[in-house]
Amino acid sequence: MIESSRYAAFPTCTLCDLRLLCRPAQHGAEVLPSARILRHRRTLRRGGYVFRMGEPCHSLCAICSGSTRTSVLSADGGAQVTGFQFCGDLLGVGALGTHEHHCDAVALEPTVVCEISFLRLEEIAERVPAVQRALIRLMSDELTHSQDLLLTFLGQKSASARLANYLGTVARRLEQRGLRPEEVCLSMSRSDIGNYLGLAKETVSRLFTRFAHDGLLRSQARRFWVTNTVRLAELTDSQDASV
Amino acid sequence: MIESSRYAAFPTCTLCDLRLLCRPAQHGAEVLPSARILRHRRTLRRGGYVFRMGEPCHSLCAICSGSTRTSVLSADGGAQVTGFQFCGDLLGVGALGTHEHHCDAVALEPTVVCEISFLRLEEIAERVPAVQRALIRLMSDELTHSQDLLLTFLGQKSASARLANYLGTVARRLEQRGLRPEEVCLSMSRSDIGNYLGLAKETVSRLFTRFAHDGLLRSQARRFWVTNTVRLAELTDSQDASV
DNA sequence: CGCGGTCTTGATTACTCTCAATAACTGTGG
DNA sequence: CCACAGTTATTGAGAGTAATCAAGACCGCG
Repeated sequence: MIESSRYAAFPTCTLCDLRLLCRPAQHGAEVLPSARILRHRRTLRRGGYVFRMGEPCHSLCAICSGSTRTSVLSADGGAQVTGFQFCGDLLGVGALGTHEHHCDAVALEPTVVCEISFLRLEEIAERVPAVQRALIRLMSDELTHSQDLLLTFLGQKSASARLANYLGTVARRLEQRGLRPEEVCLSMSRSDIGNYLGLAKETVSRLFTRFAHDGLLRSQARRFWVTNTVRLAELTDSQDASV
Repeated sequence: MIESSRYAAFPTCTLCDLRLLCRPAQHGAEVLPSARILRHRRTLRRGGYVFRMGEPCHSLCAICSGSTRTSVLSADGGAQVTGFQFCGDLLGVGALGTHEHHCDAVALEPTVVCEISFLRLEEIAERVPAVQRALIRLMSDELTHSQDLLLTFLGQKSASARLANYLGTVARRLEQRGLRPEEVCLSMSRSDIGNYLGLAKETVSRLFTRFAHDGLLRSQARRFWVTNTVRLAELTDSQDASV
Protein backbone atom coordinates (compact mmCIF):
# COMPACT_ATOMS: atom_id res chain seq x y z
CA MET A 1 0.00 0.00 0.00
CA ILE A 2 3.09 2.17 -0.03
CA GLU A 3 2.55 2.32 -3.75
CA SER A 4 -0.82 3.94 -3.59
CA SER A 5 0.61 7.40 -3.00
CA ARG A 6 2.17 7.20 -6.41
CA TYR A 7 -1.29 7.38 -7.92
CA ALA A 8 -2.89 9.85 -5.55
CA ALA A 9 -2.83 12.54 -8.19
CA PHE A 10 -4.52 10.22 -10.70
CA PRO A 11 -7.90 9.13 -9.40
CA THR A 12 -8.64 7.77 -12.88
CA CYS A 13 -6.28 4.88 -12.13
CA THR A 14 -9.11 3.22 -10.26
CA LEU A 15 -10.98 3.03 -13.58
CA CYS A 16 -8.04 1.80 -15.60
CA ASP A 17 -8.04 -1.60 -17.32
CA LEU A 18 -4.38 -1.95 -16.44
CA ARG A 19 -4.65 -1.34 -12.72
CA LEU A 20 -4.36 -5.04 -11.81
CA LEU A 21 -1.18 -5.38 -13.78
CA CYS A 22 0.14 -1.97 -12.94
CA ARG A 23 0.33 -2.85 -9.24
CA PRO A 24 1.51 -6.45 -9.18
CA ALA A 25 2.61 -6.01 -5.58
CA GLN A 26 -0.96 -6.84 -4.70
CA HIS A 27 -0.69 -10.25 -6.30
CA GLY A 28 0.27 -12.93 -3.81
CA ALA A 29 3.11 -12.82 -1.34
CA GLU A 30 5.78 -11.92 -3.83
CA VAL A 31 6.36 -8.19 -3.76
CA LEU A 32 7.34 -6.69 -7.07
CA PRO A 33 8.24 -3.05 -7.40
CA SER A 34 5.79 -1.48 -9.79
CA ALA A 35 8.47 0.98 -10.85
CA ARG A 36 10.00 -1.87 -12.85
CA ILE A 37 6.98 -2.18 -15.09
CA LEU A 38 5.51 1.31 -14.98
CA ARG A 39 7.82 2.96 -17.45
CA HIS A 40 6.56 6.49 -17.51
CA ARG A 41 3.62 8.81 -17.83
CA ARG A 42 3.39 11.15 -20.77
CA THR A 43 1.38 14.29 -21.38
CA LEU A 44 0.29 15.07 -24.91
CA ARG A 45 -1.43 18.08 -26.39
CA ARG A 46 -4.10 18.06 -29.06
CA GLY A 47 -2.77 16.45 -32.24
CA GLY A 48 0.23 14.87 -30.51
CA TYR A 49 1.16 11.30 -31.41
CA VAL A 50 1.01 8.64 -28.70
CA PHE A 51 2.78 6.41 -31.19
CA ARG A 52 3.11 5.94 -34.92
CA MET A 53 2.55 2.97 -37.18
CA GLY A 54 5.65 0.81 -37.56
CA GLU A 55 7.30 1.99 -34.37
CA PRO A 56 8.63 -0.75 -32.09
CA CYS A 57 6.24 -1.57 -29.28
CA HIS A 58 7.34 -3.12 -26.01
CA SER A 59 4.68 -1.54 -23.85
CA LEU A 60 1.04 -1.52 -23.06
CA CYS A 61 -0.38 1.98 -23.01
CA ALA A 62 -3.32 3.20 -20.94
CA ILE A 63 -5.13 6.53 -21.13
CA CYS A 64 -5.24 8.34 -17.79
CA SER A 65 -7.19 11.35 -19.02
CA GLY A 66 -8.26 12.81 -22.36
CA SER A 67 -8.97 10.86 -25.52
CA THR A 68 -7.25 9.53 -28.61
CA ARG A 69 -7.94 8.43 -32.17
CA THR A 70 -6.30 5.45 -33.86
CA SER A 71 -5.99 5.16 -37.62
CA VAL A 72 -4.20 3.23 -40.33
CA LEU A 73 -3.36 3.98 -43.95
CA SER A 74 -5.85 2.28 -46.23
CA ALA A 75 -5.01 0.72 -49.56
CA ASP A 76 -6.00 3.83 -51.54
CA GLY A 77 -3.57 6.00 -49.56
CA GLY A 78 -6.16 7.71 -47.37
CA ALA A 79 -6.43 7.34 -43.63
CA GLN A 80 -8.92 4.98 -42.05
CA VAL A 81 -9.98 5.76 -38.49
CA THR A 82 -10.05 2.52 -36.52
CA GLY A 83 -11.35 3.75 -33.19
CA PHE A 84 -11.53 6.33 -30.42
CA GLN A 85 -10.18 5.71 -26.94
CA PHE A 86 -11.07 7.34 -23.65
CA CYS A 87 -9.99 7.39 -20.02
CA GLY A 88 -9.08 3.86 -18.87
CA ASP A 89 -8.86 2.38 -22.36
CA LEU A 90 -5.79 0.55 -23.60
CA LEU A 91 -3.69 1.16 -26.68
CA GLY A 92 -1.38 -1.26 -28.46
CA VAL A 93 -2.58 -4.57 -27.01
CA GLY A 94 -2.76 -6.09 -30.47
CA ALA A 95 0.88 -5.19 -31.07
CA LEU A 96 2.16 -7.45 -28.28
CA GLY A 97 2.68 -10.38 -30.60
CA THR A 98 4.58 -8.55 -33.30
CA HIS A 99 6.22 -5.95 -31.03
CA GLU A 100 5.42 -3.31 -33.63
CA HIS A 101 2.60 -0.77 -33.70
CA HIS A 102 0.24 -1.28 -36.58
CA CYS A 103 -1.65 1.99 -36.28
CA ASP A 104 -1.19 5.66 -35.49
CA ALA A 105 -2.56 7.00 -32.20
CA VAL A 106 -3.23 10.72 -31.89
CA ALA A 107 -4.50 12.79 -28.95
CA LEU A 108 -7.81 14.54 -29.62
CA GLU A 109 -7.31 16.91 -26.67
CA PRO A 110 -4.78 17.38 -23.87
CA THR A 111 -4.17 13.77 -22.83
CA VAL A 112 -2.15 11.82 -20.26
CA VAL A 113 -1.06 8.23 -20.92
CA CYS A 114 0.75 5.51 -18.93
CA GLU A 115 3.20 3.05 -20.41
CA ILE A 116 3.72 -0.40 -18.90
CA SER A 117 6.72 -2.46 -19.97
CA PHE A 118 5.41 -5.64 -21.54
CA LEU A 119 8.69 -7.51 -21.34
CA ARG A 120 8.85 -7.01 -17.57
CA LEU A 121 5.24 -8.01 -17.32
CA GLU A 122 5.93 -11.20 -19.23
CA GLU A 123 8.85 -12.01 -16.93
CA ILE A 124 6.71 -11.48 -13.86
CA ALA A 125 3.90 -13.52 -15.36
CA GLU A 126 6.28 -16.47 -15.62
CA ARG A 127 6.73 -16.42 -11.88
CA VAL A 128 3.36 -15.20 -10.65
CA PRO A 129 0.43 -17.26 -11.97
CA ALA A 130 -2.07 -14.60 -10.91
CA VAL A 131 -0.34 -12.11 -13.18
CA GLN A 132 -0.30 -14.61 -16.02
CA ARG A 133 -4.02 -15.15 -15.64
CA ALA A 134 -4.61 -11.40 -15.42
CA LEU A 135 -2.65 -10.96 -18.62
CA ILE A 136 -4.58 -13.67 -20.43
CA ARG A 137 -7.79 -12.20 -19.10
CA LEU A 138 -6.76 -8.77 -20.33
CA MET A 139 -6.12 -10.05 -23.84
CA SER A 140 -9.27 -12.12 -23.82
CA ASP A 141 -11.27 -9.05 -22.81
CA GLU A 142 -9.64 -7.04 -25.53
CA LEU A 143 -10.51 -9.77 -28.00
CA THR A 144 -14.10 -9.84 -26.80
CA HIS A 145 -14.28 -6.08 -27.12
CA SER A 146 -12.83 -6.21 -30.62
CA GLN A 147 -15.37 -8.85 -31.63
CA ASP A 148 -18.25 -6.93 -30.07
CA LEU A 149 -17.14 -3.95 -32.07
CA LEU A 150 -17.04 -6.05 -35.20
CA LEU A 151 -20.57 -7.19 -34.45
CA THR A 152 -21.90 -3.65 -34.46
CA PHE A 153 -20.50 -3.15 -37.93
CA LEU A 154 -21.48 -6.49 -39.43
CA GLY A 155 -25.22 -6.28 -39.76
CA GLN A 156 -25.63 -2.54 -39.65
CA LYS A 157 -27.35 -1.11 -42.63
CA SER A 158 -28.77 2.33 -41.98
CA ALA A 159 -26.63 5.36 -41.22
CA SER A 160 -28.78 6.47 -38.30
CA ALA A 161 -28.50 3.06 -36.62
CA ARG A 162 -24.74 3.16 -36.99
CA LEU A 163 -24.36 6.63 -35.51
CA ALA A 164 -26.92 6.00 -32.75
CA ASN A 165 -25.14 2.79 -31.88
CA TYR A 166 -21.80 4.52 -31.74
CA LEU A 167 -22.99 7.42 -29.61
CA GLY A 168 -24.78 5.02 -27.28
CA THR A 169 -21.67 2.88 -26.96
CA VAL A 170 -19.54 5.88 -26.08
CA ALA A 171 -22.08 7.13 -23.57
CA ARG A 172 -22.28 3.71 -21.94
CA ARG A 173 -18.53 3.29 -21.83
CA LEU A 174 -17.98 6.65 -20.20
CA GLU A 175 -20.83 5.97 -17.83
CA GLN A 176 -19.14 2.73 -16.75
CA ARG A 177 -16.10 4.80 -16.01
CA GLY A 178 -17.99 7.05 -13.67
CA LEU A 179 -19.27 9.86 -15.88
CA ARG A 180 -22.93 10.68 -16.40
CA PRO A 181 -24.41 10.47 -19.91
CA GLU A 182 -25.28 14.16 -19.70
CA GLU A 183 -21.62 14.92 -19.37
CA VAL A 184 -20.55 12.93 -22.40
CA CYS A 185 -18.62 15.12 -24.74
CA LEU A 186 -16.17 14.34 -27.47
CA SER A 187 -13.41 16.12 -29.26
CA MET A 188 -13.55 14.46 -32.63
CA SER A 189 -14.58 16.03 -35.91
CA ARG A 190 -17.54 15.02 -38.07
CA SER A 191 -15.05 13.79 -40.62
CA ASP A 192 -13.42 11.49 -38.06
CA ILE A 193 -16.76 10.02 -37.06
CA GLY A 194 -17.81 9.65 -40.69
CA ASN A 195 -14.54 8.03 -41.62
CA TYR A 196 -14.87 5.64 -38.70
CA LEU A 197 -18.49 4.71 -39.41
CA GLY A 198 -18.15 4.58 -43.19
CA LEU A 199 -20.41 7.58 -43.72
CA ALA A 200 -19.94 10.89 -45.52
CA LYS A 201 -19.34 13.80 -43.17
CA GLU A 202 -22.44 15.48 -44.56
CA THR A 203 -24.52 12.48 -43.53
CA VAL A 204 -23.08 12.61 -40.02
CA SER A 205 -23.89 16.30 -39.82
CA ARG A 206 -27.47 15.73 -40.99
CA LEU A 207 -27.95 12.97 -38.45
CA PHE A 208 -26.68 15.14 -35.60
CA THR A 209 -29.16 17.80 -36.67
CA ARG A 210 -31.97 15.29 -36.82
CA PHE A 211 -31.09 13.66 -33.49
CA ALA A 212 -30.94 17.09 -31.85
CA HIS A 213 -34.27 18.04 -33.41
CA ASP A 214 -35.80 14.81 -32.10
CA GLY A 215 -34.53 15.54 -28.61
CA LEU A 216 -32.04 12.66 -28.44
CA LEU A 217 -29.06 14.86 -27.76
CA ARG A 218 -27.69 18.37 -27.68
CA SER A 219 -24.70 19.10 -29.84
CA GLN A 220 -22.44 22.07 -29.84
CA ALA A 221 -19.40 22.21 -32.07
CA ARG A 222 -17.36 19.09 -31.33
CA ARG A 223 -19.11 18.25 -28.11
CA PHE A 224 -22.43 16.56 -27.53
CA TRP A 225 -24.61 15.54 -24.63
CA VAL A 226 -26.92 12.56 -24.86
CA THR A 227 -30.30 13.51 -23.41
CA ASN A 228 -32.36 10.44 -24.28
CA THR A 229 -30.37 7.23 -23.98
CA VAL A 230 -33.44 5.01 -24.34
CA ARG A 231 -34.57 6.29 -27.73
CA LEU A 232 -30.99 6.27 -28.93
CA ALA A 233 -30.85 2.57 -28.05
CA GLU A 234 -34.09 1.97 -29.94
CA LEU A 235 -32.59 3.52 -33.03
CA THR A 236 -29.57 1.28 -32.65
CA ASP A 237 -31.62 -1.87 -32.87
CA SER A 238 -33.69 -0.81 -35.85
CA GLN A 239 -32.43 -2.28 -39.07
CA ASP A 240 -33.92 0.37 -41.33
CA ALA A 241 -33.67 4.12 -41.13
CA SER A 242 -37.15 4.79 -39.76
CA VAL A 243 -37.03 7.53 -37.13
CA MET B 1 8.47 -37.88 -32.17
CA ILE B 2 6.54 -40.81 -30.82
CA GLU B 3 3.58 -38.49 -30.90
CA SER B 4 3.69 -37.92 -34.61
CA SER B 5 1.99 -41.19 -35.36
CA ARG B 6 -1.06 -39.89 -33.55
CA TYR B 7 -1.49 -37.36 -36.29
CA ALA B 8 -0.48 -39.42 -39.27
CA ALA B 9 -4.05 -39.63 -40.43
CA PHE B 10 -4.41 -35.85 -40.16
CA PRO B 11 -1.91 -34.16 -42.45
CA THR B 12 -3.81 -30.91 -41.88
CA CYS B 13 -2.28 -30.73 -38.41
CA THR B 14 0.83 -29.25 -39.98
CA LEU B 15 -1.32 -26.28 -41.03
CA CYS B 16 -3.04 -25.86 -37.68
CA ASP B 17 -2.67 -22.73 -35.57
CA LEU B 18 -2.71 -24.90 -32.49
CA ARG B 19 0.07 -27.27 -33.47
CA LEU B 20 2.67 -25.58 -31.25
CA LEU B 21 0.43 -25.91 -28.23
CA CYS B 22 -1.01 -29.26 -29.19
CA ARG B 23 2.41 -30.89 -28.97
CA PRO B 24 4.06 -29.25 -26.00
CA ALA B 25 6.51 -32.13 -25.78
CA GLN B 26 8.54 -30.18 -28.29
CA HIS B 27 8.90 -27.27 -25.91
CA GLY B 28 12.10 -27.49 -23.88
CA ALA B 29 13.33 -30.46 -21.94
CA GLU B 30 10.14 -31.07 -20.01
CA VAL B 31 8.12 -33.74 -21.68
CA LEU B 32 4.41 -33.31 -21.37
CA PRO B 33 2.03 -35.95 -22.59
CA SER B 34 -0.12 -34.35 -25.25
CA ALA B 35 -2.94 -36.65 -24.23
CA ARG B 36 -3.42 -34.43 -21.20
CA ILE B 37 -4.33 -31.40 -23.27
CA LEU B 38 -5.72 -32.96 -26.42
CA ARG B 39 -9.18 -33.83 -25.17
CA HIS B 40 -10.77 -35.37 -28.18
CA ARG B 41 -11.48 -35.15 -31.86
CA ARG B 42 -15.05 -34.82 -33.05
CA THR B 43 -16.67 -35.44 -36.42
CA LEU B 44 -19.68 -33.35 -37.36
CA ARG B 45 -22.00 -33.52 -40.30
CA ARG B 46 -23.46 -30.61 -42.20
CA GLY B 47 -25.57 -28.46 -39.85
CA GLY B 48 -24.11 -30.01 -36.69
CA TYR B 49 -23.21 -27.70 -33.81
CA VAL B 50 -19.59 -27.48 -32.72
CA PHE B 51 -20.91 -25.55 -29.72
CA ARG B 52 -23.79 -23.30 -28.80
CA MET B 53 -23.94 -19.82 -27.32
CA GLY B 54 -23.91 -19.84 -23.52
CA GLU B 55 -22.34 -23.27 -23.19
CA PRO B 56 -19.39 -23.51 -20.81
CA CYS B 57 -16.05 -23.37 -22.59
CA HIS B 58 -12.86 -24.79 -21.18
CA SER B 59 -11.25 -25.65 -24.49
CA LEU B 60 -9.71 -24.21 -27.55
CA CYS B 61 -11.13 -25.75 -30.70
CA ALA B 62 -9.32 -26.18 -34.01
CA ILE B 63 -10.76 -27.24 -37.35
CA CYS B 64 -8.95 -30.25 -38.84
CA SER B 65 -11.03 -30.47 -41.99
CA GLY B 66 -14.22 -28.94 -43.33
CA SER B 67 -15.59 -25.51 -42.45
CA THR B 68 -17.87 -23.81 -39.96
CA ARG B 69 -19.99 -20.72 -39.52
CA THR B 70 -20.26 -18.70 -36.30
CA SER B 71 -23.27 -16.55 -35.49
CA VAL B 72 -24.94 -14.71 -32.63
CA LEU B 73 -28.48 -13.57 -31.99
CA SER B 74 -28.84 -9.90 -32.84
CA ALA B 75 -30.97 -7.43 -30.92
CA ASP B 76 -33.95 -7.82 -33.27
CA GLY B 77 -34.05 -11.58 -32.72
CA GLY B 78 -32.51 -12.58 -36.03
CA ALA B 79 -29.20 -14.34 -36.45
CA GLN B 80 -26.05 -12.42 -37.32
CA VAL B 81 -23.26 -14.39 -38.98
CA THR B 82 -19.96 -13.37 -37.42
CA GLY B 83 -17.55 -15.38 -39.52
CA PHE B 84 -16.57 -18.50 -41.43
CA GLN B 85 -13.75 -20.79 -40.36
CA PHE B 86 -11.69 -23.25 -42.36
CA CYS B 87 -9.06 -25.91 -41.92
CA GLY B 88 -6.52 -24.79 -39.30
CA ASP B 89 -8.64 -21.97 -37.90
CA LEU B 90 -9.49 -21.69 -34.23
CA LEU B 91 -12.85 -21.41 -32.53
CA GLY B 92 -13.63 -20.04 -29.08
CA VAL B 93 -10.42 -18.13 -28.36
CA GLY B 94 -12.41 -15.11 -27.25
CA ALA B 95 -14.28 -17.25 -24.73
CA LEU B 96 -11.16 -18.05 -22.73
CA GLY B 97 -11.63 -15.13 -20.37
CA THR B 98 -15.28 -15.76 -19.57
CA HIS B 99 -15.19 -19.54 -19.95
CA GLU B 100 -18.49 -19.32 -21.81
CA HIS B 101 -19.16 -19.44 -25.53
CA HIS B 102 -20.64 -16.25 -26.85
CA CYS B 103 -21.62 -17.53 -30.28
CA ASP B 104 -23.01 -20.56 -32.08
CA ALA B 105 -20.67 -22.56 -34.30
CA VAL B 106 -22.18 -24.78 -37.00
CA ALA B 107 -20.52 -27.11 -39.52
CA LEU B 108 -21.13 -26.13 -43.15
CA GLU B 109 -20.10 -29.56 -44.42
CA PRO B 110 -18.72 -32.78 -42.91
CA THR B 111 -16.15 -31.40 -40.49
CA VAL B 112 -13.55 -32.67 -38.02
CA VAL B 113 -12.51 -30.58 -35.01
CA CYS B 114 -9.92 -30.93 -32.22
CA GLU B 115 -10.47 -29.77 -28.67
CA ILE B 116 -7.57 -28.70 -26.47
CA SER B 117 -8.11 -28.32 -22.73
CA PHE B 118 -7.42 -24.72 -21.85
CA LEU B 119 -7.09 -25.34 -18.12
CA ARG B 120 -4.34 -27.89 -18.71
CA LEU B 121 -2.71 -25.51 -21.12
CA GLU B 122 -2.75 -22.75 -18.54
CA GLU B 123 -1.19 -25.05 -15.96
CA ILE B 124 1.56 -26.02 -18.33
CA ALA B 125 2.10 -22.39 -19.30
CA GLU B 126 2.83 -21.58 -15.68
CA ARG B 127 5.75 -23.98 -15.75
CA VAL B 128 6.96 -23.69 -19.32
CA PRO B 129 7.67 -20.10 -20.40
CA ALA B 130 7.78 -21.11 -24.06
CA VAL B 131 4.21 -22.33 -23.82
CA GLN B 132 3.17 -19.14 -22.06
CA ARG B 133 4.69 -17.08 -24.83
CA ALA B 134 3.07 -19.29 -27.47
CA LEU B 135 -0.27 -18.78 -25.75
CA ILE B 136 0.14 -15.02 -25.60
CA ARG B 137 1.28 -15.03 -29.19
CA LEU B 138 -1.76 -17.06 -30.16
CA MET B 139 -4.12 -14.60 -28.51
CA SER B 140 -2.26 -11.63 -29.91
CA ASP B 141 -2.51 -13.12 -33.40
CA GLU B 142 -6.20 -13.72 -32.90
CA LEU B 143 -6.57 -10.11 -31.79
CA THR B 144 -4.65 -8.87 -34.81
CA HIS B 145 -6.82 -11.00 -37.04
CA SER B 146 -9.97 -9.68 -35.41
CA GLN B 147 -8.81 -6.10 -35.85
CA ASP B 148 -7.80 -6.70 -39.46
CA LEU B 149 -11.25 -8.05 -40.02
CA LEU B 150 -12.75 -4.98 -38.41
CA LEU B 151 -10.65 -2.85 -40.73
CA THR B 152 -12.15 -4.40 -43.82
CA PHE B 153 -15.60 -3.50 -42.58
CA LEU B 154 -14.88 0.01 -41.34
CA GLY B 155 -14.34 2.00 -44.47
CA GLN B 156 -16.07 -0.27 -46.93
CA LYS B 157 -18.83 1.36 -48.84
CA SER B 158 -19.67 -0.50 -52.03
CA ALA B 159 -21.12 -3.99 -52.08
CA SER B 160 -18.72 -5.21 -54.77
CA ALA B 161 -15.69 -4.09 -52.77
CA ARG B 162 -16.98 -5.91 -49.73
CA LEU B 163 -17.62 -9.16 -51.56
CA ALA B 164 -14.39 -8.96 -53.57
CA ASN B 165 -12.49 -8.30 -50.38
CA TYR B 166 -14.09 -11.22 -48.64
CA LEU B 167 -13.51 -13.67 -51.50
CA GLY B 168 -9.94 -12.49 -51.82
CA THR B 169 -9.36 -12.93 -48.11
CA VAL B 170 -10.73 -16.45 -48.18
CA ALA B 171 -8.65 -17.35 -51.22
CA ARG B 172 -5.52 -15.96 -49.58
CA ARG B 173 -6.19 -17.73 -46.32
CA LEU B 174 -6.71 -21.07 -47.97
CA GLU B 175 -3.68 -20.48 -50.13
CA GLN B 176 -1.57 -19.91 -47.03
CA ARG B 177 -2.81 -23.25 -45.82
CA GLY B 178 -1.53 -24.98 -48.92
CA LEU B 179 -4.45 -24.88 -51.32
CA ARG B 180 -4.36 -23.18 -54.68
CA PRO B 181 -6.76 -20.33 -55.43
CA GLU B 182 -8.22 -22.38 -58.26
CA GLU B 183 -9.27 -24.96 -55.75
CA VAL B 184 -11.01 -22.53 -53.42
CA CYS B 185 -14.53 -23.63 -52.83
CA LEU B 186 -16.98 -22.88 -50.09
CA SER B 187 -20.08 -24.45 -48.66
CA MET B 188 -21.96 -21.43 -47.46
CA SER B 189 -25.20 -20.07 -48.84
CA ARG B 190 -25.73 -16.69 -50.46
CA SER B 191 -27.83 -15.74 -47.46
CA ASP B 192 -24.96 -16.54 -45.10
CA ILE B 193 -22.55 -14.42 -47.10
CA GLY B 194 -25.08 -11.61 -47.38
CA ASN B 195 -25.83 -11.72 -43.68
CA TYR B 196 -22.14 -11.64 -42.91
CA LEU B 197 -21.33 -8.77 -45.26
CA GLY B 198 -24.46 -6.76 -44.53
CA LEU B 199 -25.85 -7.25 -48.04
CA ALA B 200 -29.13 -8.62 -49.33
CA LYS B 201 -28.80 -12.16 -50.69
CA GLU B 202 -30.03 -10.90 -54.06
CA THR B 203 -27.17 -8.42 -54.17
CA VAL B 204 -24.68 -11.18 -53.43
CA SER B 205 -26.20 -13.28 -56.18
CA ARG B 206 -26.01 -10.42 -58.67
CA LEU B 207 -22.38 -9.76 -57.76
CA PHE B 208 -21.45 -13.41 -58.25
CA THR B 209 -23.07 -13.27 -61.67
CA ARG B 210 -21.22 -10.07 -62.54
CA PHE B 211 -17.88 -11.32 -61.24
CA ALA B 212 -18.31 -14.53 -63.23
CA HIS B 213 -19.25 -12.54 -66.34
CA ASP B 214 -16.14 -10.38 -65.89
CA GLY B 215 -13.94 -13.45 -65.63
CA LEU B 216 -12.96 -12.98 -62.00
CA LEU B 217 -14.27 -16.34 -60.88
CA ARG B 218 -16.31 -19.36 -61.77
CA SER B 219 -19.21 -20.18 -59.52
CA GLN B 220 -21.30 -23.28 -59.36
CA ALA B 221 -23.96 -23.72 -56.73
CA ARG B 222 -22.26 -23.18 -53.37
CA ARG B 223 -18.75 -23.49 -54.64
CA PHE B 224 -16.60 -21.02 -56.45
CA TRP B 225 -13.14 -20.82 -57.95
CA VAL B 226 -11.24 -17.57 -58.15
CA THR B 227 -9.68 -17.24 -61.59
CA ASN B 228 -8.33 -13.70 -61.42
CA THR B 229 -6.92 -12.84 -58.00
CA VAL B 230 -5.34 -9.62 -59.22
CA ARG B 231 -8.49 -7.97 -60.51
CA LEU B 232 -10.37 -9.14 -57.44
CA ALA B 233 -7.80 -7.33 -55.31
CA GLU B 234 -8.23 -4.20 -57.42
CA LEU B 235 -11.95 -4.26 -56.73
CA THR B 236 -11.24 -4.62 -53.04
CA ASP B 237 -9.28 -1.39 -52.93
CA SER B 238 -11.77 0.67 -54.90
CA GLN B 239 -13.98 2.77 -52.67
CA ASP B 240 -16.82 3.08 -55.14
CA ALA B 241 -18.65 0.41 -57.06
CA SER B 242 -16.99 0.98 -60.44
CA VAL B 243 -16.37 -2.31 -62.20
C1' DC C 1 -11.57 42.16 -38.48
C1' DG C 2 -10.36 38.97 -41.98
C1' DC C 3 -8.84 34.19 -42.83
C1' DG C 4 -8.86 28.92 -43.01
C1' DG C 5 -11.05 25.33 -41.57
C1' DT C 6 -15.08 22.89 -40.18
C1' DC C 7 -19.94 22.45 -40.19
C1' DT C 8 -24.51 22.90 -42.14
C1' DT C 9 -27.92 22.71 -45.70
C1' DG C 10 -29.82 21.88 -50.44
C1' DA C 11 -30.32 19.45 -55.08
C1' DT C 12 -29.05 15.76 -57.84
C1' DT C 13 -27.29 11.17 -58.86
C1' DA C 14 -26.41 6.43 -58.08
C1' DC C 15 -26.37 2.40 -55.51
C1' DT C 16 -28.63 -1.18 -53.00
C1' DC C 17 -32.88 -2.93 -50.78
C1' DT C 18 -37.37 -4.70 -51.20
C1' DC C 19 -40.86 -7.19 -53.40
C1' DA C 20 -42.03 -10.60 -56.79
C1' DA C 21 -41.65 -14.32 -60.10
C1' DT C 22 -39.03 -17.88 -62.24
C1' DA C 23 -35.30 -21.24 -62.32
C1' DA C 24 -32.04 -24.51 -60.32
C1' DC C 25 -30.58 -27.51 -56.92
C1' DT C 26 -30.95 -31.00 -52.87
C1' DG C 27 -32.65 -34.76 -50.82
C1' DT C 28 -36.41 -38.14 -50.50
C1' DG C 29 -39.31 -41.66 -51.97
C1' DG C 30 -41.56 -44.21 -55.55
C1' DC D 1 -33.58 -43.99 -62.49
C1' DC D 2 -36.89 -40.63 -62.30
C1' DA D 3 -40.36 -37.60 -60.23
C1' DC D 4 -41.52 -34.74 -56.52
C1' DA D 5 -41.39 -31.18 -52.84
C1' DG D 6 -38.79 -27.89 -50.30
C1' DT D 7 -35.20 -24.99 -50.27
C1' DT D 8 -31.99 -21.97 -52.43
C1' DA D 9 -30.47 -19.09 -56.37
C1' DT D 10 -31.27 -16.01 -60.15
C1' DT D 11 -33.28 -12.20 -62.49
C1' DG D 12 -36.34 -8.06 -63.04
C1' DA D 13 -38.80 -3.63 -61.71
C1' DG D 14 -39.54 -0.04 -58.52
C1' DA D 15 -38.58 2.67 -54.21
C1' DG D 16 -35.62 4.62 -50.74
C1' DT D 17 -31.30 5.87 -48.70
C1' DA D 18 -26.97 7.90 -48.67
C1' DA D 19 -23.04 9.83 -51.66
C1' DT D 20 -21.66 13.52 -54.35
C1' DC D 21 -21.42 18.15 -55.83
C1' DA D 22 -22.05 22.88 -54.54
C1' DA D 23 -22.83 26.95 -51.83
C1' DG D 24 -23.20 29.44 -47.66
C1' DA D 25 -22.80 29.78 -42.31
C1' DC D 26 -20.25 29.29 -38.28
C1' DC D 27 -16.14 28.92 -35.47
C1' DG D 28 -11.52 29.59 -33.61
C1' DC D 29 -7.44 32.24 -34.29
C1' DG D 30 -3.90 35.49 -35.50
